[in-house]
Amino acid sequence: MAAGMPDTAESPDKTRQRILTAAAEVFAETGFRNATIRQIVEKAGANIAAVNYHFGGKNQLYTAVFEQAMSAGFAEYPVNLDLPPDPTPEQRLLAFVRSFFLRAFVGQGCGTHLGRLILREMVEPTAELNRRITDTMRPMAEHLRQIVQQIVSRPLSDDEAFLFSTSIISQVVFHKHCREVIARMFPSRTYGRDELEQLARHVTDFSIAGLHAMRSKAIGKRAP
Amino acid sequence: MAAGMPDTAESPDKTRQRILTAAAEVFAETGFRNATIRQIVEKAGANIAAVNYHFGGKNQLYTAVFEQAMSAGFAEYPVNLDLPPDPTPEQRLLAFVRSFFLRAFVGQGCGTHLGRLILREMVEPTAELNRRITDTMRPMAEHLRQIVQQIVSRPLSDDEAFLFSTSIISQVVFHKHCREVIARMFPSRTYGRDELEQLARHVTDFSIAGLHAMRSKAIGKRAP
Amino acid sequence: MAAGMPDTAESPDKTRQRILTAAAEVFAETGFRNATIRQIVEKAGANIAAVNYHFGGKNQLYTAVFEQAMSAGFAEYPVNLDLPPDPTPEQRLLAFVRSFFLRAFVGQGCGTHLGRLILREMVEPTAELNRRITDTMRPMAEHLRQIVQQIVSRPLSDDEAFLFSTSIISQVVFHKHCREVIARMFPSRTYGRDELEQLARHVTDFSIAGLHAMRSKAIGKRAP
Amino acid sequence: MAAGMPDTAESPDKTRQRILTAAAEVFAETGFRNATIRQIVEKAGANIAAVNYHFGGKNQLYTAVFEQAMSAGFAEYPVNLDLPPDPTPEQRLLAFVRSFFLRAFVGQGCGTHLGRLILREMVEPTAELNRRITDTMRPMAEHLRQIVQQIVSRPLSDDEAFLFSTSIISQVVFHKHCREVIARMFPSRTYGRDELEQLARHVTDFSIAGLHAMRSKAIGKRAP
DNA sequence: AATGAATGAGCCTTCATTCAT
DNA sequence: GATGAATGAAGGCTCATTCAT
Repeated sequence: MAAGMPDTAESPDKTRQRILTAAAEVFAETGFRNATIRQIVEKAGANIAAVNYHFGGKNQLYTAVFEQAMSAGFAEYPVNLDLPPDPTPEQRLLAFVRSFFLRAFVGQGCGTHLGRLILREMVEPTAELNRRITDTMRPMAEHLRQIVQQIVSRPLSDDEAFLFSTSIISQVVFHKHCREVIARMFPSRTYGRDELEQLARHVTDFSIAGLHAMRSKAIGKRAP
Repeated sequence: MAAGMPDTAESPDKTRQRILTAAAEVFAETGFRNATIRQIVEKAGANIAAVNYHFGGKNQLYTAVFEQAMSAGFAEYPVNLDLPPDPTPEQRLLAFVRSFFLRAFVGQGCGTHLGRLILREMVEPTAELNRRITDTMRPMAEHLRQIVQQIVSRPLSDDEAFLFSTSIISQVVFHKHCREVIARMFPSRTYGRDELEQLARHVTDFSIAGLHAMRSKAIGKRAP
Repeated sequence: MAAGMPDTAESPDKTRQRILTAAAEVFAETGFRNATIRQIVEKAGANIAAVNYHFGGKNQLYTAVFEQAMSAGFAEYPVNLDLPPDPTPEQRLLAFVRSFFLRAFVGQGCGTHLGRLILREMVEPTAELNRRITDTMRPMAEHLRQIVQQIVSRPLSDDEAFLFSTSIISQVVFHKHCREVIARMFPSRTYGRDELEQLARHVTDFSIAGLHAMRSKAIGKRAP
Repeated sequence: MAAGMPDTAESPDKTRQRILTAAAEVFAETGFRNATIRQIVEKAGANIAAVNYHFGGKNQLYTAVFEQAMSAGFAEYPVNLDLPPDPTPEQRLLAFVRSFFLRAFVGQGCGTHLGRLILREMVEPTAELNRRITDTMRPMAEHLRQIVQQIVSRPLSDDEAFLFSTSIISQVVFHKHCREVIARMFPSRTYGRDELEQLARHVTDFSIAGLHAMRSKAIGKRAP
């Protein structure tokens, strides 16, 4: 800000941001443990000591990456994406499913990284996972439960809510989780825009049919 | 406890087998990369060189663990578990789903490890993943496709087979993949025997409803 | 000697150079395979990771040592050492032989290491040997062949050039190659400066006599 | 020897001998340090513990190999090979040189191994080298000195004897020592029977010319 | 604010040797 | 007499981190 600033004025906090961007890609691609600091700073065009300087270490860098990816992902594709006013429950479910797919697969940015980062957390949880559950997953689960309840047109027990919600959400996250297997078994699947729309449509239809069948069928409490 | 007393009575099983057992646990728990040979042999009560002697290295040990877990898991819970003669398609689907759940969640042994090992492979593929796809996943996918086709009562396009099969299989693997999240969000879920039966029943019913709804609804080919 | 006192005064030379120097000694003394990185860095007063940091690994360190020894050795004692302008062929041969002896035996530095390093390469070749043949031995062989041709005063067949050149060069390298045997059988031989001059004189005279005798005696082509 | 001997009667000490033969090849080919016991016993078709059982360890096996190769090599090609009665000094020199070449290069057996084993000892001496000097090299050096003295037709000082003898012997051993370099620079050199005869002839002629030139030229004593 | 040099712990692997059969 | 199993030391290398500038 000073008048006599050196010619580094163009990169005030650029190094920090470049590292953050590079780290998001590398962590998403190769995981926390496999990723090396050298790999990240090389991609960011920074010095090897910069990570420790700016973030304090590999762990803290990971946390920073996660938080940025989280906030950016949901900003672009909210759960009520493209919903008309006074939507039907079925429309709300489609929006939920569709926004999830788009967030996870469209573009090269934070959203697609986020899915993979969370997947990594599921396999090898760190302190981040607990934060994401509180911040994001619980609200989403509650949101989905209400949609389901509207579709089934009756109050649901916790058991039923769990079963119905997981039946739906599982069909979405599957494509992210089993990415590597699908790529090998069905190489023609590229998850382009059209394919994602088809996928969202199918998951919604399939699930609505399942839910309707459950309308009159109460599922008993499990033994404690 | 006496000094100089051989402990052979306590370790009748061969070193090779002890290493294999210990390795299955460690690999499932911490993954291939994170697991160290020292950790494994310590748990197995063997010397660090024993792994290279018996298996040739960390990689080959991993392969051996995988194969044992694979064969043991499917030996105990085959895909046609408890099927009556001349089963209906719905019965076959239930057997498929139910055996999957039991294989993945019952007991402390190979089957439960197997699920986590495969999950690890999905997040961080090694050469094993390709083998398991060829050996196991492709046959299972074909098996499931035939069941689905019987239920829908008409031939399916590749697109339809993919969508229907993934809608079903996703509901099963979800509980393994999102294990850590479910444990935190729904701690009462313990995946005991009763719960697994309920789960298998639900997934089958939900899916059959979804499939029946798709009976008359052809899904168009995707644009290339 | 005081605790906490930095010893930078004692090690003004950079770590990289200290490692290079120590490595030359260790490699010359014990050979590439036998030498350990730990041994080298201990001698250099450096950390074990410094070798990988500065050179990339044991192999590359070896290459660096070789190249430094090579260039330093020939810089100090070029093949035309102390030659007058318009030298006679006999003078050129003496310079060739004499410079070889001096390079290989005088001082404690690079030149003396170089001879032993090359000897090691002959017994247990690595990728370096091929490089040294291309870089150094082929040019020297060609140089010697021209001297020999001038002395014999007639063009030489490849066979003759091979025989005459090896008869000369062998008398020089012998003292390096059989160093350990000579030290045991003739302990008074110390290869001091005077002795090296005498040796160079003798080898040159002996060889010139041999070459002169070959002037008129063509050696037939070998059967293929 | 007993009547009731088991059916291993066919291999009374065969294992020991097979190991010895295999070890000679492996040691000559890859050197003492590089050679592994596994490599040797594999080649010999024996168990890995057999070396320690029969010889007591890798070191003792090496000694045993050396002694066998030594005695066998000189039995086949003695220094007076093919000499007529009352030979001239020149004939004796040719026999000396020629037998050396044949011993070192003809056949696949002990003699060719021996040369390489000794070369290894020169680069990295063990206790074996001292034994070979006493047993073999000193007698040969004395033998050569007498031949040289006859050719020069006058008594020689120790200095002269050393210079003349090394000038001759160096031309022979060179082809063994620099084997790897010659194979790369002159791949057409295969050291077949004809080539060895030509080589022996050349070295003898070249050396006799050198010696004759030294007839009248006394070499002064070196300063102590 | 930022960097290149340097560190030390830890990993997988190899190898000669020993042990129990 | 001979063997397969098991051992422990050591080697090269990688990596996150720290230090002095």
